[in-house]
Amino acid sequence: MSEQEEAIVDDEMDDLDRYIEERKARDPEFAKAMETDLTDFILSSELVSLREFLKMTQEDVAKKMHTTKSAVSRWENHAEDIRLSTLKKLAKVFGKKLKIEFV
Amino acid sequence: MSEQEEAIVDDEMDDLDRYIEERKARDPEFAKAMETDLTDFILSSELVSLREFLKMTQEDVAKKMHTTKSAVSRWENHAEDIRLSTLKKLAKVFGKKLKIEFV
DNA sequence: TAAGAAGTTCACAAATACGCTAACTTTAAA
DNA sequence: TTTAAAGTTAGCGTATTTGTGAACTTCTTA
Repeated sequence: MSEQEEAIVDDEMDDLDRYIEERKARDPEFAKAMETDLTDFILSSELVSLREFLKMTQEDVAKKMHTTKSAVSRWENHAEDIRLSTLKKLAKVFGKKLKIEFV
Repeated sequence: MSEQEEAIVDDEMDDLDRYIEERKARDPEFAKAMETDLTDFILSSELVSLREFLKMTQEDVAKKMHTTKSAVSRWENHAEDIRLSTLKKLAKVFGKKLKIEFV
């Protein structure tokens, strides 16, 4: 990416930031949504994405983990409270390693 | 880093790999140790490192989390099974965000 | 549209992390 | 070495996740 293109992106980000700030000011519901922790959303998305990329159903995952599809659905939809050991098992099923960082 | 320096690092990594393979072959105990999941170790280290970097005692962390130093010690020493929500609270105490990846 | 596959939600029992206290060990400073 | 601070471990009750089956909804596909 050229310096010029980067500058354009920066400008777009600034516009986005301005838009967000402006809308947060006039839209309380939006403001609240922006405050929510995105970690859960991202993790849930990643669980679903990985599974679908591997063309697996929730039941496929469930069998590999010796549990049921109900549990898999729960993890994909309520990932906010899941045990680290469970996340590790899921990673293993997907042929991945779990990486945890404080950023 | 220059290309030459990178090449040197690569050579060193190759040497390390060769050493690891050779020692794994002749030393069963070493082989087993190399197979252990490093995630727990890394997470524990990071918890301790972050706390010490911030010059906090386990009791300091405990108070901020409305719990006791016993719990903090447990997380630092038995991080293999901790709730995601607990990890998030810890991150918050350290002024960090939790990042989870499947790599 | 009909039927099966896939996914969601609920409720309950079982497993386990968490909060707490107390006793113990290790570390650090006087 | 002595003493206090810091850290570890064990045990117990509580809170929450997990395993499970069943009923339900949504999505696919013939």
